[in-house]
Amino acid sequence: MTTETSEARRPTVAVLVVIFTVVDGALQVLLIERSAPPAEGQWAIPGGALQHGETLEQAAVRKLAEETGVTDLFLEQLYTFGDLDPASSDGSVGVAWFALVDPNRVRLAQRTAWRPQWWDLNEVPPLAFDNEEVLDIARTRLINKLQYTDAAYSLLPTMFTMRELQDVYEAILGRPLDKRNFRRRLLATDFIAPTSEQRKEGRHRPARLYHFTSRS
Amino acid sequence: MTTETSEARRPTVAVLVVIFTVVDGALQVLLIERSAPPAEGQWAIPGGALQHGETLEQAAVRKLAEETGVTDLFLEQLYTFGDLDPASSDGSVGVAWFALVDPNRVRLAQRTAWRPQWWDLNEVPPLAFDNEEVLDIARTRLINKLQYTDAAYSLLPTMFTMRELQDVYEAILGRPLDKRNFRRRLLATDFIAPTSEQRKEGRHRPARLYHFTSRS
DNA sequence: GCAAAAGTGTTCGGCGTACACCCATGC
DNA sequence: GCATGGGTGTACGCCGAACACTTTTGC
Repeated sequence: MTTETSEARRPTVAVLVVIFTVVDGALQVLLIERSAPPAEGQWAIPGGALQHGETLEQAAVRKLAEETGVTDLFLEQLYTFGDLDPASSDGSVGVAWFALVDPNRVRLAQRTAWRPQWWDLNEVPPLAFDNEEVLDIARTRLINKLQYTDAAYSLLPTMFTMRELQDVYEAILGRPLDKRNFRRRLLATDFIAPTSEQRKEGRHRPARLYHFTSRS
Repeated sequence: MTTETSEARRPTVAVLVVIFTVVDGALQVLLIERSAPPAEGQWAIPGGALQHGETLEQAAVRKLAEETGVTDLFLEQLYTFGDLDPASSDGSVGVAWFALVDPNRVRLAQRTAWRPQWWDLNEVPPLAFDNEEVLDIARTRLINKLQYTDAAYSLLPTMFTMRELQDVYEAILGRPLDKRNFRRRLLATDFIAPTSEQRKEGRHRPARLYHFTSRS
């Protein structure tokens, strides 16, 4: 760093983690209820101050694990906000990340205070600070990532049907997709490949199972 | 911010500004020579600590103005690095930005120490800290931005010829482009529009001048 | 009239999109 | 045998890429 100037400021640095999941065809985000000032009683994106010796990414991974019990999933830096808490006199810098988790692997932290809870993205309550903006940026980024990466691997179990995959895409994009076009496009990417297994359920033809090639 | 945890760290927060320009068909980046520890004598991306009461963006704007005298140009946040200066005991957080400037509007700071200087992107010297990584990310982002935004407005005077615009694109993308396809594609975007003016130079047909519609 | 850069159209392949029917199974 | 979701093929429009000649000017 090129610290040419004196008069440096020592703001607090925190990470925020926007955690998305898709359940029953609905895109959801994990929020916590603040049970201490500032913004007591309001809902907010989970986050916390950097601890000693931690890198930014380590802090984000830790936060994600604390809230969901999940590790080793899609996690990417989003944006850094310099003015999330205007009340803070010496300023605060919030490094926002976003993560995608498979709802089946999640065990939410069972706290009474700061109780974490999933919210449908279309029904989020008013949020503390400028967390709405953070959420908007995260959602936009998620939509873009989905188009040209295999980010969805992180929202599904290792094996899944085409229908399950399409449900995830439709939930995130917020619109229905054509089944035939979807299959063709996804198979053309090499993100996924068919397995030799099938899943039978209900009185209809069994569905072939696929897996992400980036995993095993 | 959701400061749930104690043991908070107070790292220094700095901004880095990767300043690009295109001169004579070459993509160049502004570097400064560090004349004080840490990393004395090495070249680095210009930056400095956040000053009191400043937002991150204000600090980036200030840095850009200090180094180039230029304001009101393309400036966008890039990425935040948590470990740029491993020597720093309490950690340091560097918020990197990238900027595009028109070489004709620039007046480089005339310092003897920290003397700023343009470097061809293919000939940058070894850099302090992990600044090579920052530069790589900035270059990748620049290439992407160019594809679907009018970011190039910031690298050219208000009026310019198609050839000048194409030179900028070729310098950034690092490959030659087809003149006819380039004109068609750019005019289709609505980023630029023809003016009624021409520029004569040399013994050949005069070139029509264009301008970015986002400016004036 | 010639050198030099500006300006202009067409063809082709790939990709996203729209769209409807047969298949395998359980009951 | 029928209800239920799984699975498949074709046609079209758009866009990016390849490619060569004419126009306008200064000397």
